[in-house]
Amino acid sequence: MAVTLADVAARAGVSSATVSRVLNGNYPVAGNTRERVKRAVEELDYVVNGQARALAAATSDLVGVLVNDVADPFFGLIASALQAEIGAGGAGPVGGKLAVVCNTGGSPEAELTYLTLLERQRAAGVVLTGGAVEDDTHTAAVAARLARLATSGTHVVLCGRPPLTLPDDSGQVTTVAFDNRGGARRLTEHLLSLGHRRIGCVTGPVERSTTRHRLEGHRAALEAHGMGPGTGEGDNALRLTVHGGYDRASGYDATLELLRRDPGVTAIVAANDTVALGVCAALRDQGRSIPGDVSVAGFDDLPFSVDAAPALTTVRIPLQEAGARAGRLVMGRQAPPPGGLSTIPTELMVRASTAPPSNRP
Amino acid sequence: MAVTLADVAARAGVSSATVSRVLNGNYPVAGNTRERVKRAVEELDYVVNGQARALAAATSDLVGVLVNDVADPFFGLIASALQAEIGAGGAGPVGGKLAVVCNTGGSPEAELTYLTLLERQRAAGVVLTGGAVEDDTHTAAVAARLARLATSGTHVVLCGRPPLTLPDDSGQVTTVAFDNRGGARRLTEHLLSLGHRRIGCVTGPVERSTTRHRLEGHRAALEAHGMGPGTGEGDNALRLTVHGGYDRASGYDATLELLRRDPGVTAIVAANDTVALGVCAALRDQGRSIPGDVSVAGFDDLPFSVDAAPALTTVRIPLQEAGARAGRLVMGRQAPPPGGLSTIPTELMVRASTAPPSNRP
DNA sequence: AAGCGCGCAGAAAGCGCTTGCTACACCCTC
DNA sequence: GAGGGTGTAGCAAGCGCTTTCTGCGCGCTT
Repeated sequence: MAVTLADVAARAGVSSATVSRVLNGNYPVAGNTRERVKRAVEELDYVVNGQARALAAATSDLVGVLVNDVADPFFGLIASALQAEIGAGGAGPVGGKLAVVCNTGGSPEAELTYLTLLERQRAAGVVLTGGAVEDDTHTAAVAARLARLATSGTHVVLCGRPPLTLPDDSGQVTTVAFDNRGGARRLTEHLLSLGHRRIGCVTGPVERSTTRHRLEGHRAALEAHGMGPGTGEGDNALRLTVHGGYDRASGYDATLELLRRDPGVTAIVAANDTVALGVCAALRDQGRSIPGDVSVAGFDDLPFSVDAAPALTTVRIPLQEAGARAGRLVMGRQAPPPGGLSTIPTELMVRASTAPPSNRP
Repeated sequence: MAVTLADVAARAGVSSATVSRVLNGNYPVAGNTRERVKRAVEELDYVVNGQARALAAATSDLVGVLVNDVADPFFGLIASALQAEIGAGGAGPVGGKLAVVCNTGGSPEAELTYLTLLERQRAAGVVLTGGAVEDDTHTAAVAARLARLATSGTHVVLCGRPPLTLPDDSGQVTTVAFDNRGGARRLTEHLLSLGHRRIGCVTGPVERSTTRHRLEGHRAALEAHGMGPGTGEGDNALRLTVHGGYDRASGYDATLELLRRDPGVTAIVAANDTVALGVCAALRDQGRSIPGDVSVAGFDDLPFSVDAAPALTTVRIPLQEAGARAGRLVMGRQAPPPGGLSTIPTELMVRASTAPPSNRP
């Protein structure tokens, strides 16, 4: 049915070995032979069979990218930058790899399933993005899978995920981490320095590493201001932590809950920008002005944050930079950092959604 | 190196054919033999080689999804729904396909390159999403590529793209189209019925089909209101069309240009929601209130639109529904609609960013 | 003039899997 | 008891490519 190497070879009057060599350019072929082959390829509209090539050469054109949610610009931005780095136009012999984007929906099972699928395809590389679910069983299962992938030559990169130490002798995984803790800390410090003391925290799902890190940063800032656990204000802050999902609706609901627990909150830090939008919506619906009555802050600095009303104070994570770096690492185009870990700094972006608390009771 | 079928066969004391049959479950194997094989698979942590399987069985686990920009939620939403439909957990023998998301950046060359790459991989299906670049040469090139794919058994689906008739006898491509024209028309009618007459139009790149369709809908509404070309108001409307990209910055710049051309515009329809955010920002920066001074409308109804300030009036496209349908079609799980074309209706969402024009001069 | 190296092309052995066909029991049936 | 199903398992031939190794013809050295 389809045109094969042999067809091209027959047409050019050479052996299939020669055609293969012309196509791959990795072996000397006489000028006029090469021309003849090229012409035959053109005339027959020949396209190599990637699977056969992969099988014979033990290579792969695929790079897996696991994300929690493609529809979330957080992952979209990473994926986009990553893909630009590994994709067509790349330096590879065949002109780049294809990104297989796998939407796990945050489900540990889906994560493992996709890792198996990628192992089947003998992917050239695998990038896991976004926070990990912190469950020992699951972490171990993922580590085992990654160890096997790494051992069999697949480049494994974690992007925005806590580093993972693999069992003993297996290959390396390299990590591009985000400074979530530092960013969260600076954000809360910003609020504290504005004079806020009753700060609500609408954070992500308990089991996610990202949630934990951001929360740790938040608490570290409080503690540094003498608001650690045991102090009155500190214990109040603990009460003002509500867990939810990384979506707008969670932000909305959590805010209502927060206002119920303490109608006097003057500031709310959200799990991310999307959640912050939900927070803002809930506050508005409750008749509170932002930042007049309550200051609100997000996280990630997604593109829409600057257009929110008011523009969101947030913590910028250079996601494209992170995605690009992950892409270079997974392609082996960039040497892994010492220790296999590089951390992407985060930056506080102060905008209009935060202000000093009003002096009403 | 890696564990192969033969290794498993040896361990289970059977032939590799039997192992293959157990794995695929497509041939009777005696109960205890099956058990033995399964145990051997477990013990050796065997994972089939997808490439070898694909080569031997002439099948593929890959479905290509071409998008203009993964980071844009418009495409993210489609991709996400599509992936849920084709992905792990699906009904296929091996449990679903992998989505290869290809970011074309709107570049025709990248589009062709990716199609070649997908043809190489003998993808089981290909979905092209988003507006097409309307250039005869390019359209013909794409049509030729798709014809070859379709002929060789790859399911080809267009989602949010104008239908394409392939040369003569080749396979079918099925299309899931959006009613951009109708949506745009209803949107402009909404503005007209509010009393607006000087309506600016910040639209997308000239060469894109989506741009053309939305513009046609816009103009049809004007014409139906006696504001066709030749009439004073109609010609003014033509002057008030500015082309730009589908990004926020374009919306910002185009708005400034629009205000220069006619400082008295009372409403602006944007190419999409993202552009609308830029429009809003520019208006605010110019001291115009929304919708007090100028009404603004978007398109697509992306999730953030409801959180914009003010909440955007827009045209909702059920992107997830579209993506899911495209997914089912590309998997062959749903019969193609008669004529190979199904159209997704769009819905006008009236929110706070549009209001009657103020009666100032 | 004999010997060598070199540049290029082909033969053929896989890569790891699927699958059509054959083979062998074993149990019926007449 | 011989012929014929039936139910399982194996053999072996590919799938379309890459790559090692062999081979051939030439021009060059000694």
